[in-house]
Amino acid sequence: MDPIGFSSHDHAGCIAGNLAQIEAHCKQAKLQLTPVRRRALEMLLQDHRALGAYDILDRLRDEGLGSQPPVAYRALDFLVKHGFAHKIERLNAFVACAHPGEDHAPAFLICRKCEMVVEAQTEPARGQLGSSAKLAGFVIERAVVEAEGVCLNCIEGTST
Amino acid sequence: MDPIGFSSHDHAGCIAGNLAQIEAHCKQAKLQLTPVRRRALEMLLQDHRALGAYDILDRLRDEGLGSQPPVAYRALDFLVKHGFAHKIERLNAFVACAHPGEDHAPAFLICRKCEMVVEAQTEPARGQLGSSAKLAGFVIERAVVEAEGVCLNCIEGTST
DNA sequence: TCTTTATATGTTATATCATAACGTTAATCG
DNA sequence: CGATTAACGTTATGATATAACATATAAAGA
Repeated sequence: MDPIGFSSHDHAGCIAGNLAQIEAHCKQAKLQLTPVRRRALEMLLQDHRALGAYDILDRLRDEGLGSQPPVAYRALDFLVKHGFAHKIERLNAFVACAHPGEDHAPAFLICRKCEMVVEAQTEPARGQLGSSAKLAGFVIERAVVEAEGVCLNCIEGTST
Repeated sequence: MDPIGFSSHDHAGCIAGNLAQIEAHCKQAKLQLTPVRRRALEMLLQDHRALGAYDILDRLRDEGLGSQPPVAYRALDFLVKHGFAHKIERLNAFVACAHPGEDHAPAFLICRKCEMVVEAQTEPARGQLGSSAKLAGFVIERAVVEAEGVCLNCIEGTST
């Protein structure tokens, strides 16, 4: 649950762990983690960055796993639908979910220098937004929360 | 400062007031509120809904104020840059700012049924997201906060 | 005022992101 | 096995956005 993405961590383990968990979940829920879907997921897990659908598509194409946009979009739709990945609206791009399986309301920290994306948590119904919504009689079903800024590594590394 | 957009209000006055305030601000800051920019702004003020750049472009074209995409995008860029409008990332569309002139961190309530958009306030640096950011050493510069759901009118009007 | 400079607009072309529609293949189940 | 559903392949197109360069207009200074 920690927003660990910007600091170094056991990345190989992080990938393998998430993948194993997702595989188990798919098996249990009878979801088909097909080769295309699995590779797309692995690409997203590979780095803590957001990849565009066409980035995914290019890599799939290199591997002979599909060459047309719908192939990538369908794989990404599957991953997003089942909570294995999230779309970053600000970037029109996708990241692997950091907490697959857990029911959660994701929020993101996006570094504008290194483009790394870290997943954090929100409670959209609380805070000022929740108050405003309640006041207006608005029922929140989903929230996009994406903070842009500069991560610790990039602050330390340079000026600006 | 109230999230009044979903309830009825003096809309003509709301438009005129915002427009007057923005005109004054432009005059004072020596910003050129040219015909194209002014009309684009008026279109956004017209309803509390998000309009796509091509919606704006179509209307500008009807009025003989420009027919190519860059015309609309440049007008919108101007409005967003100076805080007279905001982009709704989730919709790839734009709304007039509800609080022009005031320095603020906008958040939005988007009704998925009537497509109305209401501007509320956030404090991105606070709450769980702010804590996560602080913990990770991440400096938030800007935040996209967009809640989707159903507004009071649409809840009352129908089932679902 | 005239010239210079900066800002805004017009236009062409193209990049980027996303999906509709339809046919084929493959897995699942009676 | 045959029917049904889900996934994939492919073509075509729609939707969003910007690069680049030419022209026009406004602002600032001589």
